[in-house]
Amino acid sequence: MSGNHKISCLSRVPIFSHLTDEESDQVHKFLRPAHFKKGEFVINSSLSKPRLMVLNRGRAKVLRTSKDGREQVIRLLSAGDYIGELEVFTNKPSSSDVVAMEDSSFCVLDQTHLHNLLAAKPKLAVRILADLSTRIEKTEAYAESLGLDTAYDRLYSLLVELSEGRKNFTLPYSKKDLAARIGITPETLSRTFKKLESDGRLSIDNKNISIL
Amino acid sequence: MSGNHKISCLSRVPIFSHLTDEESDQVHKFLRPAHFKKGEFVINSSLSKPRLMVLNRGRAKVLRTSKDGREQVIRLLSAGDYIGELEVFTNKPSSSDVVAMEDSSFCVLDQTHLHNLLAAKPKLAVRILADLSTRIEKTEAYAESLGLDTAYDRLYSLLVELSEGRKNFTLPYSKKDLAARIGITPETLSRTFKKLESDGRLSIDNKNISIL
DNA sequence: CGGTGCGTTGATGTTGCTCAAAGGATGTGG
DNA sequence: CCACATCCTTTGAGCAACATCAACGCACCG
Repeated sequence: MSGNHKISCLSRVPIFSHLTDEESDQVHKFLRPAHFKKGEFVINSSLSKPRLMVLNRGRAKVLRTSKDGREQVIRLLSAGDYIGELEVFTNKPSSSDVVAMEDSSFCVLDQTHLHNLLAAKPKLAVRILADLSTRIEKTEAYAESLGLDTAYDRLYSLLVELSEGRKNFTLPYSKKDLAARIGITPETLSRTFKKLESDGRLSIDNKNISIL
Repeated sequence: MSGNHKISCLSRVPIFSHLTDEESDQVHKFLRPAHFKKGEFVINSSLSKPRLMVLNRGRAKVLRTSKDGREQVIRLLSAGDYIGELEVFTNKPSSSDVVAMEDSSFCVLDQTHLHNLLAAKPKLAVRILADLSTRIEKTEAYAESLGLDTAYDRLYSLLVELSEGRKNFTLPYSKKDLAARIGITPETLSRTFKKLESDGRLSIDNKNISIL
């Protein structure tokens, strides 16, 4: 049922969510699905043609690797998030890698189709402009936290963000990835969790967390 | 000569640089200049109406401040760079501050005028999309370096970037700002410069730097 | 001149990393 | 379904990188 993939992509993706029925039909024609298994690379840098890839089902991480192999998780993707904007709008390759964290499917929109859409629908461009501006703001806030906050504060902030307001929740990522997300080692993460617990800020059992 | 300001803005700004003469005339009508003295705040967060501000003459820094007053310099602006995209495309306030590092002038384009332009010129939107995508890539690379590299490597990379290929050049910023840019204290910056010198990687006399 | 902010240097403290070891979880092939 | 390998996670001990605090010279500017 590739039709289902297309419909769910359109309804999930904020940048496409305000189209009329007629416009939706038009976008439908250009979308094709792509599936990845847990642990697979989603875009292996410059090997593929420019295209926008919208995460439809699953979870993925965007990461950058240093020469000696250490990883920084730059972004955690959930349904509706997309990748490939640099390639699609500038034809330059990104130096990020994207890895599926569980079996995932994307909706793929090729560069030429996207440009046709943008020419026909100027409002769509403005939606993407808003989206990219928000991404910049978030990435700058992330850089600020890396430069100014301690590991202790960065971890607590990330947990509050992941909790989405709930008091109890389950970590949706491995602790290794959490560590790489806030720029510390797994060892330091483990110790920082203990500090937060002994400070009475949260309690943690395996991956189940309560914020106090 | 406000006319001179407008002309130089149009010619300097990459996103406006491919307009026809007729289109340039059209954009002209909407631009107005704004001047700031060294040390002045350029946008004091949410106090002003949404507008895109293109740096025309001078230099400025985009920074974020922690609760206890420490600053992270997120971006260094030179002619052609612009600010205000978040406000203009999303109507949300940015949590960055912008400070003129010397007497500077900007070309200001108000939100309504920009939106009219975008509706009339879809190609302009694509240029800005390319621009914002590049900004995201750079900001992500910056976050990576903050998370993975040592102060030593971050400083050397920044100096190579500022040198623009020249062997000898003069630091265009205070050392205090350089330190805030790479997320370290001025004391550590001073010591890291000494290390680079004793490693034979560069020589430095006040603000004159030679890369070896 | 007399401030005020910048830059350097030294001494000391803290944060987070490295290295090593071991127990748990997960997945795979037989 | 078990045995084995592999990866994740935790814990400990020692160490490196960077911050903090204090002092002082220096330039710039009123």
